[in-house]
Amino acid sequence: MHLYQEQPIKIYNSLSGEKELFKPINDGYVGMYVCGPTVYSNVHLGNVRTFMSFDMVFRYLKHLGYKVRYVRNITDAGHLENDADEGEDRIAKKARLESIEPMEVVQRYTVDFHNILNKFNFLPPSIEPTATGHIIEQIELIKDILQNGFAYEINGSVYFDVVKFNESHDYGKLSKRNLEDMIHNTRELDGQSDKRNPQDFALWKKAEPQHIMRWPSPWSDGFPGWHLECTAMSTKYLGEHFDIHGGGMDLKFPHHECEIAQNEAAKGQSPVNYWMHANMLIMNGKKMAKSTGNFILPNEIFTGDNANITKAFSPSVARFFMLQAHYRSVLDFTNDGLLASEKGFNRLMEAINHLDHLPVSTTSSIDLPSWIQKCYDAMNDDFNSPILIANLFEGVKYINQIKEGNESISQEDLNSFKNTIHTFVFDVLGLLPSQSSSDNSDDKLTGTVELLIKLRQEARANKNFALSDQIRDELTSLGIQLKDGKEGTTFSTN
RNA sequence: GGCGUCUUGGCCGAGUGGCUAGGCAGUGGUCUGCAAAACCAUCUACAGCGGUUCGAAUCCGCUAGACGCCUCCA
Repeated sequence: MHLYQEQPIKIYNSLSGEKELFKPINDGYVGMYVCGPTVYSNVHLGNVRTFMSFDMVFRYLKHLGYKVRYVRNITDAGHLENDADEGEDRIAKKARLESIEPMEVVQRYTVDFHNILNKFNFLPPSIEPTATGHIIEQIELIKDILQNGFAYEINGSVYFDVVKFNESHDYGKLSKRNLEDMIHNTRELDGQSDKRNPQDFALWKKAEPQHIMRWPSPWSDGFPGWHLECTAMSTKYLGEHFDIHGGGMDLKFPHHECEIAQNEAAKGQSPVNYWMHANMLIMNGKKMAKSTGNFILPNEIFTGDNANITKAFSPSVARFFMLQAHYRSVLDFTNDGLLASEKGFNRLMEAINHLDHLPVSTTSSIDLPSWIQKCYDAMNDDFNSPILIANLFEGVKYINQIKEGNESISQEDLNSFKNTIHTFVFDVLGLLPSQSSSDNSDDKLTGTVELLIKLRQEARANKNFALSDQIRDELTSLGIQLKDGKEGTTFSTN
């Protein structure tokens, strides 16, 4: 008996526009593909939010006992800056600007990407393939599409024939667009393109002489079209038909639409059962943009070195903040929001620390099993992490009530209570426990402050409040806060 | 211009045709030598207008606004 058999989940499928009962193709196994980053600059915070959403999905599916193969690619082949069939490839551009090899650009930002994700406590995907590592597979796919008559070659480049494809298939079914509208609304190109129609997209592009990243192919020395790599890699590692495909909302069109078209054209079947799209992250109510200063790098959150925030926030606080919003909602990244989340997060962590010291009774006064099921219900309902967190705070309330003696809990219930909290907070949400003063690695500081706490206690016992307050206030101004509790005084630093 | 998503209390942010979301802040209280911290309790909602309904913040329409996509950015 697996957990997933008793916890059916519903997923909002972008394709149908409805929440659907999740049923994997192979019982007990889940194949999930998520479009990864193009590594030509530091990872975008919005990108982090998207991957965090799928990290949570991955974690929950695993928790339910599914064997999940999670594939998230790295786009390291340069692609053109626009679909109008002109412009420079972004990695090459960066390489030119910094006078380094394109692969140095790729390496630098791949490392940055992994560093940031590690700080946020992401689980590594099962496979993290690169586009440049799958050129052969992409060329084979192009051959299939050409052979099936849905692409044409011209001047060494190969384009997907959207108009022809649409005659027998439905191009636009994911993004709810129809080709007629698109054709009517397209601005005329300058006639520089080899494409038959503006809606067509490149499968293979012949490289200009100055283009550094290039590979041989039957059509020319060139490079693959952007949409193709995901089709090639998802097919290779998950098959022609798999369970879940995710990505940011902005990839729905054209990228994911094109993926569907490529799969149908090459393999004759729609590749994905459940399409999931994570919504955008905005900042202070507006789109993040470097040009307006309305922008923050993930790392700047941890250092506090950005004008948009007043202090540094730990990765777990930032993670908690993001998971307090549903993945399909637009989330506004603000200093006030972060501050609020930090306090809530700390309260949650304090309560979890108390779990180990709760008094046990012979019976429980709370209905623990139904609370546990409420936590599962939240996640089963399209991975509703905000509701889960609301339930966890209800758990916090229980913990405090038990601590105060207003509620009671049996040993058996306490064990499953602890278990459930740990599962959801650390395994599913992927939060990291905050360091309490007790396991502060800085022993010298801890010893020193504990000495001062002791001296302050003695002063208070002697009613020398001038001294005791002086110790307290001067520590406060150093960023060390004393917390008087029933079981003595603890401290925290910030 | 086209398509789509959204508009909830001081702030963030869920959800639902009739039943308290939650967090932060505020207020009252417990604790304290006084505070802080912690804990307990608690106030303020569902953009506007019209319609469907016994009943809508929840469904439908219109208006206003926001955001996204339509140039590959998640």
